[in-house]
Amino acid sequence: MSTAAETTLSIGQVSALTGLTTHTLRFYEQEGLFVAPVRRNAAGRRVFTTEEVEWLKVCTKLRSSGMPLPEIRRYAGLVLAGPGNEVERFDILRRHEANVQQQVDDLQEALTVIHRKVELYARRLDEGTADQLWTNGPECDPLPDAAE
Amino acid sequence: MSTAAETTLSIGQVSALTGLTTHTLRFYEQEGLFVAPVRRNAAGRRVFTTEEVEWLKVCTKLRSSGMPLPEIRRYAGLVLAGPGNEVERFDILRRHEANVQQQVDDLQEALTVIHRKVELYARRLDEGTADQLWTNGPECDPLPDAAE
DNA sequence: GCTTGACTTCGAGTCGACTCGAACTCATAG
DNA sequence: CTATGAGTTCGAGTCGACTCGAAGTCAAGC
Repeated sequence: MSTAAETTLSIGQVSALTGLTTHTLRFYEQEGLFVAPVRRNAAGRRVFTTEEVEWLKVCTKLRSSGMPLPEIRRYAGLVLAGPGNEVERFDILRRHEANVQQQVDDLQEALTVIHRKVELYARRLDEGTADQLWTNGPECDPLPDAAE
Repeated sequence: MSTAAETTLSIGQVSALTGLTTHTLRFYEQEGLFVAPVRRNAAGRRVFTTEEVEWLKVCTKLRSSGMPLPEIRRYAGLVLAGPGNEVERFDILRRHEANVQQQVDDLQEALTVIHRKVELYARRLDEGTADQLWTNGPECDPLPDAAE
């Protein structure tokens, strides 16, 4: 049922749409990252749908935010298993959300340190006193004991 | 001559202070990440100062924010070479700052996608309609064509 | 009929940043 | 005087996520 106009896509087209190489797409299939078995045509070639492309876009976000392949596999496996395990899926997502938030916080902290040094250099270069940097310690710019 | 009370630290103490293993500290020396040659005592053992510990703390921030070792080596080399190259150092820092900001932005975007899914699951689980998720597409929660 | 190019499978190689283990030396405490 | 434990050097191994290459298949265009 549903719309009969199910556009089918070759691996090359999916590659173009997602930015993942064909090598990577095959690798992902092999790693069990798809939420449904990848179909083949008469000639044994992979046939994808736009839904699979959407899922791959989500995957890409999960990956780029540091979710390991085994965890994505687990999530995909739950979806594949069908309704009834939504709480588990929810849990994976919430955990990952917290994880990403932590990453952002850590990066922000590093950014603060880096930004302070950038500012210091900018000021000293402007004043013409930059050559006095690092005369005694890390660029004369001790970390104010960041709360860690 | 500065303060004569220059505390000297063993590699084990530095490890405890920085959280880097002794293996890693030796590795870092070998990779040329120090801003001054690491000194040795009569017995040939490494002797560190608190300044080196401060630098290592900066290093740790650079690393955790994704600066590759070769780039840190380059920066350390400039400091080691002494005054006169502050503009180059400044450049490295500014570039890295921009890079980290980009990472934060990318993570925030992924976070948005993930958060939307978390919210969706929370709502559906609450409503008791979670079993209708993923009936047609990636969890019935199409990405609203995020500006990429 | 032949070439082209996208596809197939498989296994091996790469990369960065550690991480580990083995075999050794050395200074101090009991 | 020996045992302990921290240090030394060196080279090899690990890990995750690709990435690549080889050898072969297949459908369409000339």
